[in-house]
Amino acid sequence: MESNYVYRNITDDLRAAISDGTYAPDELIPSENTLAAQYGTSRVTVRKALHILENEGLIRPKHGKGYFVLSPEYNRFLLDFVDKPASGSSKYLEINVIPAGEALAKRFLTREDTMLVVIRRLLLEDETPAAYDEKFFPYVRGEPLIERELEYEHFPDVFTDKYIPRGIWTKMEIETEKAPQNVALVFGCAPGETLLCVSRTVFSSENSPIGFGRRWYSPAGVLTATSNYSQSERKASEQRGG
Amino acid sequence: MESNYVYRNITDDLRAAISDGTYAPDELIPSENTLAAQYGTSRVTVRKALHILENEGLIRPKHGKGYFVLSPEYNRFLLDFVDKPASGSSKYLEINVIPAGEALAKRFLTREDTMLVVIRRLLLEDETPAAYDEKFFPYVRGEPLIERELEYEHFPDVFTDKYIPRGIWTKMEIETEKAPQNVALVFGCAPGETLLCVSRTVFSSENSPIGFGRRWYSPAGVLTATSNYSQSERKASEQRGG
DNA sequence: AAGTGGTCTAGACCACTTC
DNA sequence: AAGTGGTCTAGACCACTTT
Repeated sequence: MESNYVYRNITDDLRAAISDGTYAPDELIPSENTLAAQYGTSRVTVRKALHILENEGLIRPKHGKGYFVLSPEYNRFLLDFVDKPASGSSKYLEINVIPAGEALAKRFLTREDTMLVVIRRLLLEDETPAAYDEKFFPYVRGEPLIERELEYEHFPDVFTDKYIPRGIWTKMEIETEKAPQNVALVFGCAPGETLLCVSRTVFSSENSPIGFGRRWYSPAGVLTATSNYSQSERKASEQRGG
Repeated sequence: MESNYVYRNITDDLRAAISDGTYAPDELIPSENTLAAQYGTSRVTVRKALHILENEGLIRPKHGKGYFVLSPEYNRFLLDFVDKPASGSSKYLEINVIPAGEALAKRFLTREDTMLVVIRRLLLEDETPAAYDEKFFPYVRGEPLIERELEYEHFPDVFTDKYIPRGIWTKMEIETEKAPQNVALVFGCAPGETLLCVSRTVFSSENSPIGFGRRWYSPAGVLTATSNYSQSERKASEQRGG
């Protein structure tokens, strides 16, 4: 039960005490000095332990006061949206360069004659269509902007390898939408049938839109998400051998 | 530009260097000792800086090797699913205790005569129905299990205040479903119309199901999620004054 | 003034990896 | 053997909060 590592004992004890209500939300846990004395260790080691609990979302330090116990976060979910599914395959329907046109020009805040790359794909599970996916992004030769963001395959002509965008982020909207004719055709359902649809807008670190995608799921399609993302994070990184 | 804190300078410099490709994914950044010498500081301070970057998902240490630069995570999204919306109100349609019945008994892995609490609510935005929500969970007097999990109002008869469950987690399924009659009635649409539906199963820390909920959204309903959850986390905690 | 967390030092020993 | 990260010490000074 007892770990060889002092900090491990501290985190385990405090985690249990918080879990069983010994320290309730908004209460203070013992101070760094108290814990250091209690465990016969240095403040540095105590702080290491407390940092871990802070990252787990259990406590938060307040300068000059102490460490407060936090209430559990219940409404944050981790959604795993893979561009290219691990299981199943994908089939390209179209890769093209087109002028933006009115609707997309609005999304990208550019002119209607801006050239966009369009990629349309069919995602398959067990040989049957699972989702119809399309993406648009500005065609800028040599600028690799969103290749990695959307985890495209490699287009050596368009993208360089060295620069990997960081700070890019995506906003996702999940809603129902009536299937356009080409989508309905793929799923073998009636045009106008209501499908699960996920729209994504990719933003640069300066918050300007640099990519847009939409994905329609087959009538049987499901998206899953899990809560306790900090916990699942911790477990995942342990599995990766962090 | 220069910070008063050594660790801050290190994180800022490395973050920039990783961002501009000086250190590419799968490459090693300079070792702790190298950085300590470079910045004329102690290893402890360097480690503090590197821990921060690790938490941001930029690097990962490998014992005996060094710190590797990670590729950006693009397929993890943070979905904010609030049980009770901040804006708008909610109206209780039904609070009851019922026997589980066949379908729910299966979900909870219990007998069909197990008593369940059922809560049905209508979520309103601007006075118009936005979502129809129902939840089921075992009725156990004095056990507060999922009150907080689902952020119910307080039922002092059922729940105690002291014990706050930790380690509980929720699995969410987002799909389209045909509206049952009572739901369709609420939205003023035809029964059988396809709606956005979110099902949630709440699990105990021992991974047994302890709650189930379903929410139908009005035809205009949208769920949103954002990527770079680690970054948004960081920003959020800064805003909270962490 | 006393207690709290925030930053920082200059060492130490250990475990893992590579040569 | 040499370099790497992982754990740990016994101090120090500073900034914030409360009495």
